[in-house]
Amino acid sequence: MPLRIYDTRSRVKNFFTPLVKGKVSIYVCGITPYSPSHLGHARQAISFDIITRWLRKLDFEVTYITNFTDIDDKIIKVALTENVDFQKISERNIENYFHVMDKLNVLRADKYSRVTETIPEIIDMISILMDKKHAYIADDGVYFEIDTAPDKYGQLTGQTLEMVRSGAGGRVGQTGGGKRDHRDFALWKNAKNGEPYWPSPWGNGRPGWHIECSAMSLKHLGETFDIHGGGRDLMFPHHEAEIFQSECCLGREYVVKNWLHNGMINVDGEKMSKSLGNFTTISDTFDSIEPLALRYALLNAPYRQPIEFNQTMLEESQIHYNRLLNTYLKAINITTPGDWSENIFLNSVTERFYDGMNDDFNTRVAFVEVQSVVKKLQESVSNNSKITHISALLGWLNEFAGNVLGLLPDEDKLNSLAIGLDKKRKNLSSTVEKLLEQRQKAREEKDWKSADRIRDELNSINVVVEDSPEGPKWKIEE
RNA sequence: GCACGGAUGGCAGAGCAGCUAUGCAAGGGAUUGCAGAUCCCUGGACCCGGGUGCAAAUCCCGGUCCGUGCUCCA
Repeated sequence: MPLRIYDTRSRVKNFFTPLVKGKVSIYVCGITPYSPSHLGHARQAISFDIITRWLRKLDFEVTYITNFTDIDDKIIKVALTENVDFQKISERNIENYFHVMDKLNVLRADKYSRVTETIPEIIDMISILMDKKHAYIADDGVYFEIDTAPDKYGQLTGQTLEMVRSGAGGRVGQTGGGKRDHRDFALWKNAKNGEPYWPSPWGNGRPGWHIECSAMSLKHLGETFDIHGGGRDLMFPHHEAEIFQSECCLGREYVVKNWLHNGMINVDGEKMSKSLGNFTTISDTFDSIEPLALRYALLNAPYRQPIEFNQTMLEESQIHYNRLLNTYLKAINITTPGDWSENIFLNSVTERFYDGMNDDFNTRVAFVEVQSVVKKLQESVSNNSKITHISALLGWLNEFAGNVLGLLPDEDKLNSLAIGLDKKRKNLSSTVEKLLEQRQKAREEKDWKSADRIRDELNSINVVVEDSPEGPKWKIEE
């Protein structure tokens, strides 16, 4: 089954054909770095990481652009309370973003575009919109006039001008004092006293939120591109506004071919968000779960579904991840990853894996196959199966669990993990062997009390003893 | 209020017309002094009411409940 992708605008899964054969261009709305990244950012980054990894696996030449909104009201606000330059705030949080995303095995995008590096392009775009009479100047900035393109309304969210005109129970009219209509949105905001600014034909100020993404995608990907992504919560008004701006500015329909939106992370059934105060930062989450186990947790549901975040799901994911890694390490101790293409079992596994991933990147289906290979590997190792068989299973995991799903630590880390363990094992070896000898003696005399005491002692230096028919085995657990 | 989604076993979560999803948990068993790890087996579900079909968790209609969006938000 060839690749099918769900498009938010048409609300159906379509067979995917890129604009240019063999190439895929992707733009994903990134974060506003005014505070450390939270789990929602992880979900977004991991979702599109998987999407680009899979497209590359299918041999597409992918250009993946994302951005940082490194100037905005909230950044300014934080900077004011800390009495530092706004750049200090954004830089600090961008650093945090890269730090945690690296740990989560999120591959770097081809470009992290920044608003502060795109000001001229943004001004150009607003100028064109002014020339085409889609925008007007008000006391506090420049606004896009929604009534100049009513037919473009509601392409993503199915709403009409009338629906939104009535507003959301009186919650409108609080922002953008100079608007003629509350549905209009800011393209350029005039700077108030003490705020950072850039000069423009309409005075000193900064870009509005929506225009930046139109300008950045145009700058890096051109007038039309394959995929535009982001969180579900950006559909309205952010992405609707982008459709207005880009299409009106460029005078063309369908600047974006496919709109993809990842689902939210929920806590107690409600969306995790900063305004509700129910968010957890990624760094904090690392206290209770390993980064790659968290990655596992966030890929355990297809990218469009909401994910309920709680302690149980963290624990379960940690268990799954441990099984994968431990089995992998156990096997790699015996042999190296090898060719799997001749293996019948792995061929059918691979087919189901492809079908799952090709069905709108269904990682949950892919996980089932990973689990079955892990199980098979476990079985093969304990049955002393043929080395070529173990090697094939390892090779498959290396490619699909590792390269495609990003669930395995990179080779260097695996090696250092193995070497580190090896070193520790050597250092501890004589002590452990001596104690185990004593314990065996105690066991033969049925002196369970002493035997268990020695086992506890070993546990206290992170050595886990497992009795087996061939005698006791031990391993180091961190 | 309006728009868009969703409702599957104790929990997580696929499937979206016919074939055991899967994992965790539970129960039983193998192994075991105990523990751990591993393996085998078992039970258990498709929100409610209609309809269409030989056949519906899966399609249609009508409810109910939940989430998201309508303000900044991944």
